[in-house]
Order: sequence, then structure tokens, then C-alpha cells
Amino acid sequence: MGAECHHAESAQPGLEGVALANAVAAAQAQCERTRERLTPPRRRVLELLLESDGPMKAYDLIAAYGQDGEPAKPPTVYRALEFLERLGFAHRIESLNAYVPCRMEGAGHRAAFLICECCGAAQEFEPDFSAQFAAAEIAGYAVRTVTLEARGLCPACKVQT
Amino acid sequence: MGAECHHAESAQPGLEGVALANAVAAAQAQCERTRERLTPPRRRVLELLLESDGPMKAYDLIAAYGQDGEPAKPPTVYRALEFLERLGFAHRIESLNAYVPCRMEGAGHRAAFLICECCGAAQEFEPDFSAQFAAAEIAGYAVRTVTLEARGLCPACKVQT
DNA sequence: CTAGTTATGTTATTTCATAACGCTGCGGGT
DNA sequence: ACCCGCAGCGTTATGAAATAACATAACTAG
Ligand SMILES: [Zn+2]
Ligand SMILES: [Zn+2]
Ligand SMILES: [Zn+2]
Ligand SMILES: [Zn+2]
Repeated sequence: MGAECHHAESAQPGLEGVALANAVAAAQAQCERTRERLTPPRRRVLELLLESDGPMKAYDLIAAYGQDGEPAKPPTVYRALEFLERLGFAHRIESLNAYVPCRMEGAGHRAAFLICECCGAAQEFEPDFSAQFAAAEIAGYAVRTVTLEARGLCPACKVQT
Repeated sequence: MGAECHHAESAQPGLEGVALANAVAAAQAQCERTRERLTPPRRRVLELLLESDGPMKAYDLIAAYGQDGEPAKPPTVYRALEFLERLGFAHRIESLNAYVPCRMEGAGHRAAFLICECCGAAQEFEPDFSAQFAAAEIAGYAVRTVTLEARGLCPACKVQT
């Protein structure tokens, strides 16, 4: 989305067609297992995130929500995002005020991101927080969640100017 | 600041009197060494951050800016914060949209925070990002900065309800 | 002094997020 | 079948956070 450069933002191509349908169906199945409801607005926002090539802002989702071009009302999208985050289907990237669909297998995981400051790509990776947990323990903190966002240049943007 | 509980937010008592003056003087000295200018608005915002018991929102700073109760204009404070962050005198906490003065000795360091979700305290600690750098290297990213914010309960809030 | 650069003052606007309230529809208990 | 409780949603309105744009002032180097 944030195309500050000319490089292809190809790191995370959006899903379409069968791949998209499969991803949504997997979310649907996971919801049924845990008695959660993937309602139409939630499903729609998840679709939009999965279709996107990169992080989407809340108001991008709001604008793209209606298939007929009608935008959603902000609470519709923010509520859906809250649900998707809670279930682990999406993540918020704090330093971008933006959202991405979860790209990792298995729910309930801890997320971390590599963010390209040139092309805007955001790649999720599996973090190792053992050093941080050790520091927290020394300080006496009981850690519940950890946000980690590394900013720099992706492989594509690193080579050229 | 965010007092969602009754526990004393004593982790980071604000500076006053001589301690405050010393901290500002140290920043002043460091600026002179690097030919940077600690101008009145910058100094004022730094003072406000140092005096505070916890993270301050930008609009808290705006409201508290004038000694006579006159608020600042938003750009005044945002510019000062940008400067203070650049010089390492302050940090932004992304997950709170708030700012803290740097509590670590020596400039140019990497910051990380333990944030209490009950009393709002934010404690800076020295992070070890070696595991994250390894992950970034595998992915081919050149990391420039890392944001790490661990959220949970501080020692004081952990014991009681 | 003069020109270039850095910082500030000011107005307005944009961007991001939530409060509040009533309606709907699904589920469990009787 | 009926009632009720609650999660979810639609809608209006507002609040909170950040920046754009442009004019003026203050340093600094030549
Ligand atoms: Zn994930
Ligand atoms: Zn890139
Ligand atoms: Zn610091
Ligand atoms: Zn606490």
C-alpha cells in the first residue's frame, strides 16, 4: 500500500480465487470449532485483508467494504478487526496503524513483523522472545502480550537506491 | 497516567527540583556537544516528560505546555517530540500513543518497554534483539530500528486483584 | 551584511478510533 | 411455544491523534 518506491511489493501477494476461498473456509472451520461466529461483516473484512498485497489501513477497509462501492461505517470495520485480532486471524501493526491477515499456521501464536520502510511490505515472522521474557522476569513483570516491529529495508529495496 | 487501578504508579516517579534541573542540564550539555539546539519549546516538552510519573499523551503535553495554563499548538509539541526522539531524549510508545523521557544512560541505544495494563506504568529496559536480528537476516531484511513493547502486569499490580 | 538554513507561530485539515443507543436474531430455560 | 438474555449490528455523532501548508523569525557560515 505505502508505495514510497518503485519496487514491486511482491513479498505478500494477495490471495484470489480458490486460495482466497480456502483461507476463508479455514477460518470458518476454526470458528465453528470454538463456537465463534464468522458473521458477514467479519468475513468481509477478512476477505479484504487476505486479498490485499500489504497492510491495510482501517479507512482503506472502510472504503473498500461494499462490493458496490458503498463504504462501511467505521464501527463496522473496527468491530470486525477486533474480532479478527482476538481470534488470531489478523494482526494490527502499531507503527503503521494498519492491519494484516495472519500468515502463520496455527492460532494463538505470538506475532512479529519485518516492515520495509521503502515499499511498505510487512512480513510476519515467528519471534523468539526468550531474552525479553528473561528481562521481564527480572523486573517482576507478568507479560501477557508482546509487540515487536522491526523496520528497515526488504531484500528487494535493499539492492537498489 | 492511565490509572485503571488504585495501585500507586510509583515505578517512575517524576523528577523535580534539582534532579529535574540536572537532567535538563545533562540534555543541554549533550546537545552542545553535538551542535544541536535545545530550544525553549524542546526544553519545555522535555521538562514536562521528566516531571511526569508515567507516559504522557501528546495532548496532555499540549494542555500542560504553558506555565500560565495556556495550551500549546499541536505542531509545537509534535516538533519538539520529534527532536527529542531523534536525539534519544524521549521515546514514543506505539501501543499507547504516548511518550516517555529516556531513562537509560548513554544515547543512541535501542529501547524496549514493559507496560503495565493495570496502572499504566511503563518501564524501559535494555533489549537483546539478537534472536530478532537473526530472523531478519534469514529473511534478507536490513533492520534499522526495532520497536518492542511487552504488555502485562507490573509487580505491584500483579499481587492484588 | 547577506544568503542559506533551521526553527517557530498559526490556521486549518486530515487521519484514526470510539461512545452511545436502539434494533435484531439466536440460544437456553421453562 | 414462549420469554429472556446477550452477542452482534446499524447508525449518528463525537473524540483523539497527527500533519499540511505557509508565513515569520532566528541562528550560522561566507
Ligand atoms: Zn499471525
Ligand atoms: Zn521494500
Ligand atoms: Zn531510552
Ligand atoms: Zn501496574
